[in-house]
Amino acid sequence: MISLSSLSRTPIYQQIIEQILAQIACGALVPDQQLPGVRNLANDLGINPNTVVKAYTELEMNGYIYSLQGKGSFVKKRDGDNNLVSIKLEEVEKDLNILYQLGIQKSRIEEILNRVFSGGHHE
Amino acid sequence: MISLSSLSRTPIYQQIIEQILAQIACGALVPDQQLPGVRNLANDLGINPNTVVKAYTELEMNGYIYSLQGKGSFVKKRDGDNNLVSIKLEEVEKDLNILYQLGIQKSRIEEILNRVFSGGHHE
DNA sequence: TTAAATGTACTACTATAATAGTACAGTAGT
DNA sequence: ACTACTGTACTATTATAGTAGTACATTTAA
Repeated sequence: MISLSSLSRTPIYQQIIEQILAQIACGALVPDQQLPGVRNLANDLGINPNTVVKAYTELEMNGYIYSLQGKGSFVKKRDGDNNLVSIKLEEVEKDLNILYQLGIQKSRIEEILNRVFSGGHHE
Repeated sequence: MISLSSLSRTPIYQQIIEQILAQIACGALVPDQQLPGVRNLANDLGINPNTVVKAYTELEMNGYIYSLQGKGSFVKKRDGDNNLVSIKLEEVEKDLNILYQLGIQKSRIEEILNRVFSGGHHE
């Protein structure tokens, strides 16, 4: 369900976050569906439970899941923008500003934008 | 010429890089112009020379400046894409993919793009 | 009440990033 | 040759991020 790449230098907890986000986005995980327990997932991945906790905590702070002590962690219903969207938008804007300062052509960005947003499996 | 914000949690050497890049981009620094020496700049900013070295080294690796031992560091003529541009383009593409996965509307990005690239003081 | 699941909290270890200290080496002018 | 400037190289210190260890608290079902 979730697989780690030890070759990658992106942190374990980040890899978990990204994969869960992807599964929520593509519908593999639906609202109120229970996520694997922190110990189960940690055992499956051969890591420390607290690393999973870190991933879950961040997902919760960003409004993607909710956790109930003693019960488990579950997928949350989306309600408009959440923190992650805001953060990523800010990141993109910051990078675009730098690229603009570096004198890159606007069309270069538009090409990327069109390519990414024609992936097809949305709307 | 360069000012640091100790409030900001972006590293000192990064702040130096960004400000020099900005000055190159806006024409305040022109090709073959000499940059302040590592010790001078370090003294002005009240930091360690090696922190300036780190900034200069990274700028050199990315093709923005060149350094000659005993002579100084100088602004380099641009020749198409360099590492920084490539890196930032990759970062943007990665973030855009995430935003796409999060279900954001393409128009939201286009708004940002238009705003950033209408800053005016370029072309 | 007991047991087994769950999430939580706190501490500790480790690796890496950021900065600083000090010594070295090349260049230019005197 | 000497001096004063330049960048360079290497080591040391410090802060922070990432991960792990261990104990705690809640829920649910037997």
